[in-house]
Amino acid sequence: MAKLDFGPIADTTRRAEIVALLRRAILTGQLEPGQKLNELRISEQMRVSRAPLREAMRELVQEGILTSIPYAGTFVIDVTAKDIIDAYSLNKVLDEFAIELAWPQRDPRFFDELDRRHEAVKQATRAVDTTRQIETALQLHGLIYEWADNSVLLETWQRLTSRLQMYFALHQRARNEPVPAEDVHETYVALLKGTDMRAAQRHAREHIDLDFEELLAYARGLEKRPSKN
Amino acid sequence: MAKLDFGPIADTTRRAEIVALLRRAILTGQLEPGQKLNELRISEQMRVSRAPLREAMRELVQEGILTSIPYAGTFVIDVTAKDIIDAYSLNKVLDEFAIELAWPQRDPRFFDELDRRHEAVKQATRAVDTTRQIETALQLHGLIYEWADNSVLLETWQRLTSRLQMYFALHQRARNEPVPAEDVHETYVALLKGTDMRAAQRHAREHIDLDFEELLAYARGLEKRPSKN
DNA sequence: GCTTGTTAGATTGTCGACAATCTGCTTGTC
DNA sequence: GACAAGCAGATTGTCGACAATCTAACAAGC
Repeated sequence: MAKLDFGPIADTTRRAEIVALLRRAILTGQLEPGQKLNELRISEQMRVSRAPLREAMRELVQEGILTSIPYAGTFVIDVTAKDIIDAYSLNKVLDEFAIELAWPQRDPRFFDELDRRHEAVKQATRAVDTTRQIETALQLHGLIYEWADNSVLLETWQRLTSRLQMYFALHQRARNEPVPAEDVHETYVALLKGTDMRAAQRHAREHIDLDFEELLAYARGLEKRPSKN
Repeated sequence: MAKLDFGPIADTTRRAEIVALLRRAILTGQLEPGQKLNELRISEQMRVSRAPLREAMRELVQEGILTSIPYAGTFVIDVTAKDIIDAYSLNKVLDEFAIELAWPQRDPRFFDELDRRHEAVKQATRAVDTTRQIETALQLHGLIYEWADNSVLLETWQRLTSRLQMYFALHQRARNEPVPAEDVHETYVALLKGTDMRAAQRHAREHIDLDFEELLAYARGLEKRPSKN
């Protein structure tokens, strides 16, 4: 008999589904930064009571994409240029560390996944599906973290990724022209396949993914924007 | 009239107080790893309904010190030797980065705080107050993060700190002899006051705080311990 | 005119009760 | 005795209603 390994069973609580729905809405930019989340309205739209909704919001607050002020409300976090710079600079440091840890762990499965995810990015790019393009690019990026075999590092990166994804989504939403982005990951993938770890780390530290400068300019543009109702 | 700057008002929700209570109980080891948190019992003890308690637990789950299994319960996280190694190694990388960022920001207030927190550690050590000793040592350590002026980094470190504090508390609880720990931070403080940033970074990467090896041995000892009720 | 007190409405925080799910025991069958 | 089915108790998940708090609009006083 073939050896089956079953994945974990799906979370069957409303709370978990609400979390997924809200997170997606925020990360794709459907809920804008600063926007207030009205519990009653949302719970009615989702046909759910406020209890699981509130618990879900509590999770997202801790995840760092919502912020809560007692008796005032829960809001999508505001995005400042400094936030983006901070997240991005930390991301580079973590990348360097992740590469160091993952390097000796690379195996055939790693290279397969690398190609698979790279292909997914290229496909999303061809299809001009910007949301998916961001998702797949971050998943490609995340491979080294999954192979680094350090649960705390992986968790940290996933938190960071939430924000980066949100930032990029906002940015691409702002300029509604199709994204240029020919394949910017070619070098990255090649270096991860190679034998020079230092070179890969240097690339991670120096390479600017996905128009970082433009993203920053956009963020500076929406500084101090009033929060909406 | 003197210029006053008021801090933010205290959170006045039950939820916030519950979070603080639970966190403290976990980080000081009063609630042991693997232990289940019975909602009804705790809510009765605290004279609070289950709603705010559950929201508080949701926060701590996201904070990484509780874990939740739907319809089964919420438990204090289990501590494995690997968790400790992972957290510790990431901590070193973050330290190095924090020192780099904080270095040019050092000012008289920084050095004052440095001495103040160092003194607090020494005092806790003299008083043989192990819990406080851990707290103060981590606060001393946290100074560079507060001065690094990178909110994402600070937040990341605080998450990590929760766990480290829990690990050390467990360790010290296990061996109930008074901690040896004469002043192990003298060099660290001196380097942060000096002019050689590289040396400070190297020290952060290489120096082993608070008997790390012994902590690990302890963690290996309680691997696979059954969870309690 | 500007500030301060009051009030109504809306929204968040909390509560107690009910529904869904799990666990362990008992019972019946072979 | 071993095993599966089913039941009872306990616990978590969800609900609807009430209490506490905030906001904004308006009135009163200087």
